[in-house]
Amino acid sequence: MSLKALNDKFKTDLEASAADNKTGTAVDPNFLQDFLNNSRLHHIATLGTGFKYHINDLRKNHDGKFPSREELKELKRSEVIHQSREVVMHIDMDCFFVSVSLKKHPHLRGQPVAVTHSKGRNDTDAKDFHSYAEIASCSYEARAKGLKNGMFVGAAMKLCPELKTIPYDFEEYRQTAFTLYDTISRFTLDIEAVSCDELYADLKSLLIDCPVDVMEFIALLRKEIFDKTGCTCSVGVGANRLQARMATKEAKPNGQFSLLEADVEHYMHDQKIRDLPGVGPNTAHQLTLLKLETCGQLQTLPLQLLQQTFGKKFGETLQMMSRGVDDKPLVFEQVRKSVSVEVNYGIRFNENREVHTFLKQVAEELSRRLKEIGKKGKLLTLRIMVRAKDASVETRKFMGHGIAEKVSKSVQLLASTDDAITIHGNVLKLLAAFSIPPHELRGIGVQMAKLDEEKKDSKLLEMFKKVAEKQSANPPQPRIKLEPVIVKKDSSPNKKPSPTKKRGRPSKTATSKSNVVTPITDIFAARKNSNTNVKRTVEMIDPEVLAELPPEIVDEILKEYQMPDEDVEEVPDVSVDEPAVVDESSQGDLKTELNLFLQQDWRPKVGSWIESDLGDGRAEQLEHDAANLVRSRHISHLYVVMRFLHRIINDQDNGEWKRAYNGIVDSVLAAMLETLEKKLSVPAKF
DNA sequence: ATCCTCCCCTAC
DNA sequence: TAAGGTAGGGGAGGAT
Repeated sequence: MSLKALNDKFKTDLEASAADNKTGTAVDPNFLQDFLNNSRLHHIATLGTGFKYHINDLRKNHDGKFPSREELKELKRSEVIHQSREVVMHIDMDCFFVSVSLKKHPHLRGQPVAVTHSKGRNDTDAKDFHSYAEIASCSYEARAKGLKNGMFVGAAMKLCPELKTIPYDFEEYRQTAFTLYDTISRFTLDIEAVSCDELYADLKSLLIDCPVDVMEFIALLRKEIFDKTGCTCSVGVGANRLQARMATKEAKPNGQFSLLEADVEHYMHDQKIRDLPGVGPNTAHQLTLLKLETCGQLQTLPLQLLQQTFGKKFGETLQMMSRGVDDKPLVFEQVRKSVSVEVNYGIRFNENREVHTFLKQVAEELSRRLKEIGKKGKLLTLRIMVRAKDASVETRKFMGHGIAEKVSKSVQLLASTDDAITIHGNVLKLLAAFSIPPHELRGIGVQMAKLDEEKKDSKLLEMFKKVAEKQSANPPQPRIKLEPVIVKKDSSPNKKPSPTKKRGRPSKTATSKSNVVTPITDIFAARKNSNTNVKRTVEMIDPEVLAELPPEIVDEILKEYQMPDEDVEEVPDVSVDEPAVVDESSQGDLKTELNLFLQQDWRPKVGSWIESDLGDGRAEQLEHDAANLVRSRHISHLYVVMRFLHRIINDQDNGEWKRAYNGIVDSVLAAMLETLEKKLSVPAKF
């Protein structure tokens, strides 16, 4: 490379990094949190799931009382006998974000209003104002001019130059939604939350308890909701969720409507197929190709024809819906099936290093969310968006993903995890499999599925089960050739210590510097989609025999079970072009805790601890730190520490410390299983 | 048949 | 500038 070329390169690098600091791309260390804080879709989604699980909680902790049902005694009795009839109610707040925001901007009531990040055209002429900010929600006055949610502000201004914009107020949406749910749950908990502003309720049991006129009850409920939230809602009633939902459309805005059983067929006949729930832009397009527009047309169409175009299940659903039939029951107890973090905005990278750093944050965020709901997962999926071949590098929408291709790849982990480093490492590996130049990335998402069942099985038992499955499913696999990283065999503190007392004094070289191997930076344990070869260090008691035993016995056996001790640890071969899992920055987080082990003089200090009584939480400290050595992949340090502890505790012959050591071993093994997805041998318990 | 992976679609 | 997330249902096509 010529000097000039070098100079130029240096210059553009500088410019690039200067730009990075300014433009708020995903390179910015605060980008992820900043983005999530301001993303309406993120808030909509998380509030929605939040309320689903809020209902779970309320149902679980419910005392059987519904305080608001008292009011219902004032209402007139129903002429209809409801006992046998399904009555489903659908509540939908009217342009929720706008209604909530209008509470703080009352002077804008009655005008075309939109909630958006764009500041509107305060300092610009409506004509040349064009913004690619999206409209999250707009008032009915704005809708009258043809505005729709999701529309760009620029386009909206063309249709409606006098449009007023108001900013988001996410905290207030949350508060208001809580008030909404609180109000309803005083009447019933047979609720399926759809989102922060929309829900279904099964009124059957309420009506058995209080046989009142449904529409009168709903009028009362709507008034109460309005009084408490300051926002109006619309309510539909029907014999199933579909009918209730269709009825809500009739009710909007700020009204209520009951779709009577006798009218259903006739009513559905004239409905547009596009207006059925589950029919989106794509289905609508297919329908126009088939010259289908109304439910009436669907009602008589041969089912086969529909299924040809829309698939077996959806074809059937379409026809059923066109007749007003919907068998899907309301779901009161939600079960989480996946957790994900996705960012398809602001993704602009120059170097792999930046991608890795960003993915680390994404992994940490995912880990945080998993821990928040107390789940671990086994199926990890990376989803990315890549600039389409012919798409321009600059997108129309600022920092948008533009026209992009979506691809995904997943791995089945050997053990469920919620650990950020494990997630990060595997995600990097998945990404590397695509070999996409960093500057072509436009979106990144990571999803964890196959979440834990709430079983209380010990990790070890789960592992046995897994091996049993594997072995009965697959013939025994030939041992895969690996390039081992060798922990140099020395005269053997590590050699199978017998459970009895007699153990030779370990050689001092056990902890000498020359034996410290390069830190193991990468231990992936993934099967199938992963190229990494995994060596199973765990040799099992015949799992089929084990599976026959009663669980308590199995637990007993597992408690006593010791890992086969090995002098040499092998780790999978990691090809050079793959990213190191633990980069400098990811070690940084744990530095404080690891200090003890990384500083030169930890041995005398720990040695003196062990000579005195344990106390002051020193054992706990060691346990914690040792587990963190595993999590940060400081396996070689861990070895040094564990051997030292084992030797010196053995010498002291202090029962308390021996028990403490056993606890440390347990923690270390648990951390290994979780983080490395396998167990490496450590000096045995006492 | 039944599973799995990689999509696509929809809803808020 | 602008903040294009998230979860679930389901299908195609291949592996078992």
